[in-house]
Amino acid sequence: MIDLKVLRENPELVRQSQKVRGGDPAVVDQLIAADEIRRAAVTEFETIRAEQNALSKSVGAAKGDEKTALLENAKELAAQVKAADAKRADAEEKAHQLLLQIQNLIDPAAPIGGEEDFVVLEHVGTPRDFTKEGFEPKDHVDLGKILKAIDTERGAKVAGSRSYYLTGPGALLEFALVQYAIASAVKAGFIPVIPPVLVRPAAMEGTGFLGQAAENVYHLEEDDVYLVGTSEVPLAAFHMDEILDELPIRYAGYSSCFRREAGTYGKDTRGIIRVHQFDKVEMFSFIKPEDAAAEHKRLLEWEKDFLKAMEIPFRVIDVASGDLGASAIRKFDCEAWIPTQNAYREVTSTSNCTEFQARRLNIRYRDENGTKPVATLNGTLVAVPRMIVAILENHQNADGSVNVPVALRPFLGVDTLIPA
RNA sequence: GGAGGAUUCGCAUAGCGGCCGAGUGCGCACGCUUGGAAAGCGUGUAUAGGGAAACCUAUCGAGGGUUCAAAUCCCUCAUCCUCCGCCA
Repeated sequence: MIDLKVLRENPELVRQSQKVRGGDPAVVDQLIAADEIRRAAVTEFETIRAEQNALSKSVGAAKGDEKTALLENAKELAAQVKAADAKRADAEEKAHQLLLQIQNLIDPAAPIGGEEDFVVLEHVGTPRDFTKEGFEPKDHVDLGKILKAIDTERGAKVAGSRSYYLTGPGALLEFALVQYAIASAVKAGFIPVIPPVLVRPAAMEGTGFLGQAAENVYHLEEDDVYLVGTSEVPLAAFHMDEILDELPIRYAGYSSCFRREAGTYGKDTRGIIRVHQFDKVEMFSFIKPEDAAAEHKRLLEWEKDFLKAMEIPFRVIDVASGDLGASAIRKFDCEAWIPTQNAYREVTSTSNCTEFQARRLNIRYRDENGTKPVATLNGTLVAVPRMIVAILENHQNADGSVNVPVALRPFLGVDTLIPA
């Protein structure tokens, strides 16, 4: 949630932000009105309440007839307090609901527009020219079959569409990617974490995944718990309701991620680009708000380092305002070159959420002037299936074998994956 | 799944329905003391909301209820601990 003070002092800023994000600017004015009603209701309640507290005290001290008389008054007041309290609770709830609908204030540096209006920041590496090399590249599904690394047919048989098995070299590739990711994260100062993937509603709500994104979240009705779509959820909620003493804190969470992928029928139906379950190493930072922008750059650098180590050509895009999640003020995506699609596809993503998530989750830090909400940022280090796609397709040879990136060799134990 | 016990200010604890936003010890901060330190002594030490401010209001795991008045009584829930059963 945003800072109410900003809203009171500069409503136009919030209106503009809502507009470029594709949100509803009218909510801003509804909230301003609701907030005024709220404050009036609070004052009214507190005034009567103070009166009641004072009267109650005198009742305790009084005796006999005097007490009986005071009790009459007190009863009357008690009823008024109850009514005023109900009014206050109602006003607060209404204002809060509106507040939750306001997205984070857009970073003025972010490009304005929809999904197609991203700005390419840079290209790293050069896609291979397979024509020049004299063969037609196979897609990751075919390569996965040849190598006996990916089995989507049995995945569908057992678990339905968008499911898969990683077998043999595919499974080993995952372990190698994860180990390399965790090792480099630890070296960079991250604390490795294996978080729960089943979380209670408060964690899901606090991280903002029960809003517009709710349809993509698996919910286990019987136990009222959610399967997380990213370890961002348990990592952010880790410090819920806490005051942090030392910043920054950086975690690298390794977890399975679950996504319903509702509303993506017909999109990426082949292979393992878009699946219901995958494993991912996610970076998550708690940091002072004034350092958030610099941290965002650092997270991006770590993402780039990983892709460079995988020897994959990619580009970095600055995602446009209308395509940001509600809590991000700015988002950078790294898109890997996928030869058989002749396109760059998102493999990692990093968002600066400033204090937006921390306000909801009540995560603060202390400085000379008291406690303040921290800034939170997240970034993908490696999302396993998409990275496997990129590695197989970019490093394939004419015979269907695949060269293993040098960085992964110590973890995988071989230099080349050979067709079985 | 069953049976008990617990949850109070960073930690440990005290707490009779009104004198309890809450005592004590430890810790922490500042001051005195000292050549310096320790000890000792003194002072202070939660969070949030409203208000220009004085100040007021709320919070004793959470939510309801009883009452003029709840940390204290009642109900529901959550979490932790112990024991029994089952189990990777």
